[in-house]
Amino acid sequence: MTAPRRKVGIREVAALAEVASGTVSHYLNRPDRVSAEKAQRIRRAIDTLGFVPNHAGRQLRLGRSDAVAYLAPDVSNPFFAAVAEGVERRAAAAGLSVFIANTHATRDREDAYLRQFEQHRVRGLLVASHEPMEERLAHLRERGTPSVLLGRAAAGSAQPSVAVDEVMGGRLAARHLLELGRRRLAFVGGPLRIRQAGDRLQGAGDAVRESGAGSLEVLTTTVRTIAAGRAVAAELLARPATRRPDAVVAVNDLVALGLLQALVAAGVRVPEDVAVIGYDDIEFAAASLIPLSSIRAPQVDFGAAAVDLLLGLLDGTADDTQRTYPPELVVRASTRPQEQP
Amino acid sequence: MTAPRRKVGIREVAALAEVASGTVSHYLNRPDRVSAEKAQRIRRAIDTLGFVPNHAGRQLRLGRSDAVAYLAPDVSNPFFAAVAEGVERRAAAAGLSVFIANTHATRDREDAYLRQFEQHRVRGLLVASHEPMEERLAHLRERGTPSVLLGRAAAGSAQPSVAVDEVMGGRLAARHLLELGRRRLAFVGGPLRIRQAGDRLQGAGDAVRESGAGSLEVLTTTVRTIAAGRAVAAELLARPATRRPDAVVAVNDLVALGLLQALVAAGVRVPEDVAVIGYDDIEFAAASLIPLSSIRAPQVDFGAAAVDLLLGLLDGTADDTQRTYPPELVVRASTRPQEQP
DNA sequence: TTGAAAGCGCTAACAT
DNA sequence: ATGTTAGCGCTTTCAA
Repeated sequence: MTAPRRKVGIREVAALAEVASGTVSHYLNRPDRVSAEKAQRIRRAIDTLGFVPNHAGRQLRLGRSDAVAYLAPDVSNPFFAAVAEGVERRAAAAGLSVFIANTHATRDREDAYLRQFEQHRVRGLLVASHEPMEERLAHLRERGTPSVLLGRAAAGSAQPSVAVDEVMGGRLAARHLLELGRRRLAFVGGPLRIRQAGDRLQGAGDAVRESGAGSLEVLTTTVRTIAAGRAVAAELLARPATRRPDAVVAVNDLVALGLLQALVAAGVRVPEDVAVIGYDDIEFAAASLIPLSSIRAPQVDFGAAAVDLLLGLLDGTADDTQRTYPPELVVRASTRPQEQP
Repeated sequence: MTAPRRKVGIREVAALAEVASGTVSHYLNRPDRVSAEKAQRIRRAIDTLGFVPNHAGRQLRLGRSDAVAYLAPDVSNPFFAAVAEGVERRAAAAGLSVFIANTHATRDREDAYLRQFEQHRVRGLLVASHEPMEERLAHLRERGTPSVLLGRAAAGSAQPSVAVDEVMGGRLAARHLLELGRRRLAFVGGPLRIRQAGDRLQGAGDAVRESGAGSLEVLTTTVRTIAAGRAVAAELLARPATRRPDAVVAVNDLVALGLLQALVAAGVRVPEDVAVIGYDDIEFAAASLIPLSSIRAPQVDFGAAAVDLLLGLLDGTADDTQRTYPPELVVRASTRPQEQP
């Protein structure tokens, strides 16, 4: 079906246009340096031959690509999708293209992509991951590929990162619930060795401790999905109502939505019996029938910030290589103090 | 910060290992053809030099890449994300890598990516788009890059495609509502020139016509987002209750969820007053507090099917190049017949 | 402004 | 099993 691509290269174009191949290259890259007449001939030759520049040849000659890579655990998670958006927009503005890769939070796939992108000589990597990454990125850096860790602060100062202050996010969430008068708090999420989860729990714990009132129970999950939220709800529902928490900080919105659904389906009133707050403020949090309170990254566009940092790294103008932003609390019905009639 | 990559190539590795560069190449590509001893020396040289194969050189020599491209309007839409999943999985199994591109349903960005991927000499394109694409893809095909249109059937028989029968989906949805006894149906979505929307409406219309009972009102939107759903709900709420439809077919789940939220917030009972059904069966449809009925693609993994078709195209074994699958109805609470007490 | 020509790093065909 | 070598298509320096 498909016509085999007859190998037409710059030389063949040059032959047909009766110019030197170098002139065709000039026409492609700096058209202003080519006389109108030859440009015309070249244009025609390109059309008739169906010439398409071969990127590999170009890149080989240039020694570098014009692409950056974005590795995310799961692009179907709206949070990472939103970041991808920002990355693409900013990269495009800088004349770079973006390779997006889905790692499914698997070390193997991360490694495979890292290797591949290094071989592609991408200008840099933007990496969001739940796995330990700094060592691997350090190796790439030594060999010449810089990277920006996205979404969690790097531990070592050599690794640039753009992150939200997750501890503060956990604290904001728990403090909000305490201010509502709730005292039996629960944190739902895990596994806690994942920074994202561990830090958020840490913050929630801090808030409870600081308040000097209330308790914090921890219900761990192995994944952070809607289904995990439902499963924890089932545990909670198996208890007598008095032994349930009166407020829950979920590790993310997916877990919170699963929790919310299963609790409400069982007749638990939200927020009266149990207040629920999520994290990330994905679009579906606001769209729930009981809109979900959440913690969200600040207005800054994360993806864009990461690209900016990477560009700074590349041209040596990056000042602060570890950027951390404070998150914001978004209060909606799932934790709204009820009006007194 | 970043160590500049000293240009280490296969020849330098060869020199250090005291073998010929061809042997290093062999070691890289068919390790079995290299003696254990030299392999050992080569391995060591690679390590000490931090050698990373240059993909551009390889591809230039090979004349083809090992990648396919997936263009989607919006990867943050869970439907396209799910497709991406399948594409990646199947492509990986076939030893291909995948470039994912977000077009934001913009013709410009589509064009830019198409051009770029053609220059990259990808093996083929998997394209999901709301824009007219067949002409553009026909040009690429003539020049040697095959493609599979994803999600909507191609009009011309020359263009391979993997699609769901959207007309049937619309019909399934409307018929279901009619069987529930609803008579004042509304279709919400648009713009109708988009196949996805037009076909689904067509099917809904067919069902109403076939039933010989009931009416179908059309409420168009310019986009298909949660916000669009809320906006239509506002229109509906402005009417006296008796003039509202008693059942709604939404063009997708996002619109349905927006509709659902705004209606319920205003005290409309779902499904008693208005039954609502969406389309696509995204994860959040099932996770809603009133779980949303929907139409979903059949069990087949679309992404995988598209990759399979592309592979078939490439090796000439593709039999049927236009594959259309019948969708399935998923009934949940938003259209569930109420139990009679 | 244009032409000629030297490689960029790799693979594979061929020779040994 | 290993070495030698000719390009793949392009950009760019240098000369004219």
